[in-house]
Amino acid sequence: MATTAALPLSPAVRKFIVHWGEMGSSWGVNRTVAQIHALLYIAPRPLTAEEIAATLSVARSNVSTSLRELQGWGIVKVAHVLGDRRDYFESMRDVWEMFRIILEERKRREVDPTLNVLRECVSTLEKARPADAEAKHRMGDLLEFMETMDGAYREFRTLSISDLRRFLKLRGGMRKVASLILSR
Amino acid sequence: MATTAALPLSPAVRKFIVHWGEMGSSWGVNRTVAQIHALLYIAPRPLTAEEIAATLSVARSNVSTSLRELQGWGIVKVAHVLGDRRDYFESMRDVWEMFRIILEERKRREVDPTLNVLRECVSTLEKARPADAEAKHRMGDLLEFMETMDGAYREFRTLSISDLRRFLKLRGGMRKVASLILSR
DNA sequence: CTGGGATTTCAGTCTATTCTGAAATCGGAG
DNA sequence: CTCCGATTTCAGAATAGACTGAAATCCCAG
Repeated sequence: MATTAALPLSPAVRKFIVHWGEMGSSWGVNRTVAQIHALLYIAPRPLTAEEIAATLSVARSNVSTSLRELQGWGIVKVAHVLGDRRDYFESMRDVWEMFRIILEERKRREVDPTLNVLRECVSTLEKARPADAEAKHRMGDLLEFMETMDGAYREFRTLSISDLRRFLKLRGGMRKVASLILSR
Repeated sequence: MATTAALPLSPAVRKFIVHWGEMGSSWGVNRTVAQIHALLYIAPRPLTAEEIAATLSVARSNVSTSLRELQGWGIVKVAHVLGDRRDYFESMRDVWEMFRIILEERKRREVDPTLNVLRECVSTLEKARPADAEAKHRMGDLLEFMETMDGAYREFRTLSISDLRRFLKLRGGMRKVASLILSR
């Protein structure tokens, strides 16, 4: 009944994991989920749920649930080791790809439903009494804003990661874009 | 002791406020705070804290705290009515400006501290034992990613809202940007 | 000054979420 | 088929965060 030992973590790594957990909280992600993600991200090899639980001092069951959530986001995958029945987990490595996946997922879960609600509300208010004129106007503005953002996002999505990367690294790029817009 | 009456809200407006509140939750904003913001945003005139409390059925004190937070974000301001001692509150109207302010504030509160932590961790790991090589590498990647994003954001910030708006509305704009990058 | 409405503060309550541990389930080896 | 380690589920405990109401404070009109 050898209890799995916690992995040795240097202070810097601990600090990172703790911070990432706090960061998660303020972005609507459960602290433990974020910590597990951080741990898997910096780990040099895939880890078992048992190891994660021991290292972060959380219940095995909690790890199970959290891993499931991370898998649901598509940024953590199961891996296997020959001759070992246990599941090993590893995080996606490419930060840009991870960013893209998370963006896509949050858009799907949060922005899209909001767009739908706004469209519905605005359309309802079309046939409403004039008392709601202001509300209609404001929601219309918001809807237009979100649709513009959505459209821009869809275009961004067509860029390859390397193009996106080069674009974002381009210093003075915004000036160029501005002149591009003016010159059309 | 005339208790302030709740403002009459059409179903569409109710739906919007409720949805905005839920949306807030998944973005790390207190539900009540988000609801108050939604209410002030669609309201045709500034409202008193009393009116807000009655309309949303929350305690007066809760409204006070939430308004303070919204003022802290800089998207709600106090207004006054001649001959009325009470404070009236109104939301910023321009969605783009609001977006910009919120982005700036979240960056300041969340991204900047994370950048600092990452820099600190990476620098600590420079003089660390080779066991932490992987962690150092991963954190380095993450840091580079966030610095690129930060840099791009700083450039975006230099664009006027109307330029930003035109850029984001530009269909096929990404293709143009891509060719711009390739041609440099 | 002083009275009284308006506002804020805050200790305690309540609620929503997270976390745990035990039990149920799964699934491959033998 | 049976056993046993691995995993998941889930009811209840623990915790964090939101909310309330009462009391304190503020502030201006008179």
